[in-house]
Amino acid sequence: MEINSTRDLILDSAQALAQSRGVNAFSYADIAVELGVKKASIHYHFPSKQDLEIELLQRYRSAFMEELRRISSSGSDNVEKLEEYAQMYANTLRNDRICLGGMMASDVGTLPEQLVPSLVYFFEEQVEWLVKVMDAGKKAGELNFSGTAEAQATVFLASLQGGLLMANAMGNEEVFEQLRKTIIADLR
Amino acid sequence: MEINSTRDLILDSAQALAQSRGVNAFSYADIAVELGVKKASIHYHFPSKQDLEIELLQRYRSAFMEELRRISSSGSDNVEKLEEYAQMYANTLRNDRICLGGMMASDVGTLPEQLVPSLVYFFEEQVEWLVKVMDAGKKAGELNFSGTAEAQATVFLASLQGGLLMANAMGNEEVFEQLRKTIIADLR
DNA sequence: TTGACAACCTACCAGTAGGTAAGTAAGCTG
DNA sequence: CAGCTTACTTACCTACTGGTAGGTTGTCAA
Repeated sequence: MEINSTRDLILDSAQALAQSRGVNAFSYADIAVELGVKKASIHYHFPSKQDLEIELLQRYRSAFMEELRRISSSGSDNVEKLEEYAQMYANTLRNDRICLGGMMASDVGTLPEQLVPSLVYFFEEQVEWLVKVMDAGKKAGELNFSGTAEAQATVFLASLQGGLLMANAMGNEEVFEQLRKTIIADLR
Repeated sequence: MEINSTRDLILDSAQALAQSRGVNAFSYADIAVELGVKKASIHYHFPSKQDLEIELLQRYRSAFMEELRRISSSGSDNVEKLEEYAQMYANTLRNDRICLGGMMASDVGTLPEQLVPSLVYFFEEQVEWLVKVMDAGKKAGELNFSGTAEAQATVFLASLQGGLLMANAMGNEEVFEQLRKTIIADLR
């Protein structure tokens, strides 16, 4: 189990392509060329593209959750936690990518059915985490918002997803930076 | 120039497919089958798929702007105008579609270069319109927000785009309804 | 009535998509 | 060292992609 096994390299390459071009806009041939292996080798690790797509989301989801746990257990206050969360999205944008969850959401009509529950759960996990931070922040007097934390968390997540999409399409990082500052300022 | 010319039917079909599946996930063959014509007929009206994509966005953009002008000249106050704007997105979702602008934004890496400026302008137009409504609403005492109207307009638009994406992927209209109410309540 | 044109059609094409069958080379295991 | 497994390869397949050449049909103006 090497750290840079072909299997992992395939996932890395596929993820980069999926996040920058879309799930339906890359092929096994694209990955094969990038890695200098043959298409059939990729089919060896991921018999069908659906298998690859499913594993792609699974890996993304667990890596994302690990980041959230890291932020949770950092000593930061709740405003800082939201800032760190939003910063993750900014980093994605800086690599000319959007969130894999957001990209798959836009392609959901063409994705394997088994993948959809995972995708739904991805968004639910995000909202759940944000709700915890927001409720704690409100209790601590660090945050101030009306309505439920769940409603605010959904809006927060949707803003980031939509902001990523727009800023990426417009080729304008500043659009996202402005959005990032605004949605946090609005919660104080 | 009939009202239901083949040319328009092609655009209608292509738009429905693009908004539900994605720009890279439909083919001339799909449209041909749906309309009961041959692929070559579609190439007659739109020689290349890029031509079709460009015209698709152009038409969407001008239809959208017409709606905005309609809302602008309705007697509604500025809160109602934002509600009507958000309602347009809700209607899209009810047809199992997302915004064509949002969909194209997610596929921007694979779209013809000539299309991108149009897409950028689409988002700018939306923000511009929202800024006007928000500034007027603030002046009239109907709306209350901190920061610039432009920042709030960007967040508002991004929320709707992201919310559409998420609610569609989750197959849960209620997610969007909650978001819709929240972002308007937050501006009062 | 004729000629031009619009709006289709049939019949192709090359390239690429995802996918498979069968083989090979290296390493591990008893 | 025999046998099995892992990680690939070569060589192929079918279906479908966007796209083109050239023909047919109906309409309409001169």
